[in-house]
Amino acid sequence: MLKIFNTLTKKKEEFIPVEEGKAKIYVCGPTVYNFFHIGNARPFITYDIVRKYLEFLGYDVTYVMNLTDIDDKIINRAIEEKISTEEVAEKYTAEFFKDIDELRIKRADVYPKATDHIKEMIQMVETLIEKGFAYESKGDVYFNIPQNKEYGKLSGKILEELQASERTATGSGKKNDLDFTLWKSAKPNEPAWESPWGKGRPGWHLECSAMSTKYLGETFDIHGGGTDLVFPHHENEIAQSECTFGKQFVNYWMHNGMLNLNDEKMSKSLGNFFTTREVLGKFLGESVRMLMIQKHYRSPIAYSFERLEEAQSSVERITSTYKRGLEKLNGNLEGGDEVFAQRIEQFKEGMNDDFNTAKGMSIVFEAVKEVNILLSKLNLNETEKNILVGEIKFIEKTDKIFDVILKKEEEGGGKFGEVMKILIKLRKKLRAKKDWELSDYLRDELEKINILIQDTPNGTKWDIKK
RNA sequence: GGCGACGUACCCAAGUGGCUAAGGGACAGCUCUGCAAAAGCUUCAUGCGUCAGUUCGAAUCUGACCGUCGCCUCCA
Repeated sequence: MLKIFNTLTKKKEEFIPVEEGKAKIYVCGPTVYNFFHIGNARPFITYDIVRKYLEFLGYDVTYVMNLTDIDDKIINRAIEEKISTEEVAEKYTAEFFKDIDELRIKRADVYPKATDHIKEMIQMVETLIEKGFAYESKGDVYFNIPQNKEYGKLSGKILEELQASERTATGSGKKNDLDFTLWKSAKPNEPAWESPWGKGRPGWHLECSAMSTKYLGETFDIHGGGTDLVFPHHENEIAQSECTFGKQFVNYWMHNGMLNLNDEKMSKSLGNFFTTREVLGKFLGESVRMLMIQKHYRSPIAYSFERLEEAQSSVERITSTYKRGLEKLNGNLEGGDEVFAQRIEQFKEGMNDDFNTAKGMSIVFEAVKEVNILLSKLNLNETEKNILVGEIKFIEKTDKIFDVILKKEEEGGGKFGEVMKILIKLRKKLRAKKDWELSDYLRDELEKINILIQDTPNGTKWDIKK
């Protein structure tokens, strides 16, 4: 039985989808105005694993992630780069996809863009005005928070206290300081769309409400994002959606912890960040995944190169074991069903507890250890072989969720591979003559260009290291 | 100030009332190896921030204290 910690109730609850056998997930995606940083990568990886685990459990998953392609940051960026907002969005959307591919994140079913859903957003605003939850003021439309009795239920905020801490309104047309913008009137030279209130653009929170409803329904299962989005972003989404449609918006709210650098949240405004692109220049996407998997998604993670190096070692360990295991079995994975089933049970016990990936991964490493022990034996009897098959199947199966085993084919094809074959043959001859000096020289020189040579009982292997 | 999360070995980290406190990484010794690498074995917390308390029994529950972080403003 899968349990999910629900921010709305602050409890772990059994997951019961709206429609049996189906899971509908919406995750807050990037604002495509720049490269995203490694802290932003956390929710992408977290919910990628949530999604893959639900698929593993047999759910038919619909996964939607928005792309915010119009807001202040994009407008500013367009001015900086002297190109249009569309060009900014297009450019950084392409970069976004490059990075998430490197991170082995499965593509969402839909990546709706805010600018493609202006009509839906305007409709919501009209409904909110009709129902008395919103009002227009000088071309802007605001959500009237005191009209929404349930406001604050997600973040646990109390209206009066929020009002007390709110700074003085800056001469806007708001009735209450806390009211947030649904529709923003256009300033000169800004991108704008026609609306019943004049030219303007949607407020930030609105797109998520409009687009999630369009693709997943008025009530859907899981909405994910970082804890820093709980208030006000998700609180406002709930307010808009529930006031518009008059029903529960989302059943399970999931929030991932922050990635910290030097004990502070990594964020663009603080300037203490590494872009994912930079990190991927030095480390494998699989290592970034490993780093995040080895900690529960709701806890903060302290980011450092040292931690990533550790994660990379873990990735190499599991990859090497898996490959050697397959080789030992000549790729023949017949049998091993009991061992496999046992491991899957242990694994599910961990993962069903609010996606405890750290626990799940520790079971995978128990299997890795078992495989290594078997591999260090010269001959395996039938029982041992059966265990080996079961463990390898288990590692392979869970890797469909974690995706940390290196799958990149060695660039062994073509002329390069042939040259490597010749070099290895040459080294074999040198070693046969016990010419250690030259054979070591060959190995050292290759290592300098990141080609690793390993002599194993089954012959010499080579690999390209990142 | 209000709300919330957390503090487990050298580092990271799971465990939330009861078997020897998972797992990963680093270090050291040994085995294997021409040497490396990889792998195996061994070693690595009588103790889980501190102090009280509840209990037959607590890392796990309660209280106080100390420390760290997040949200309350754009933010993943």
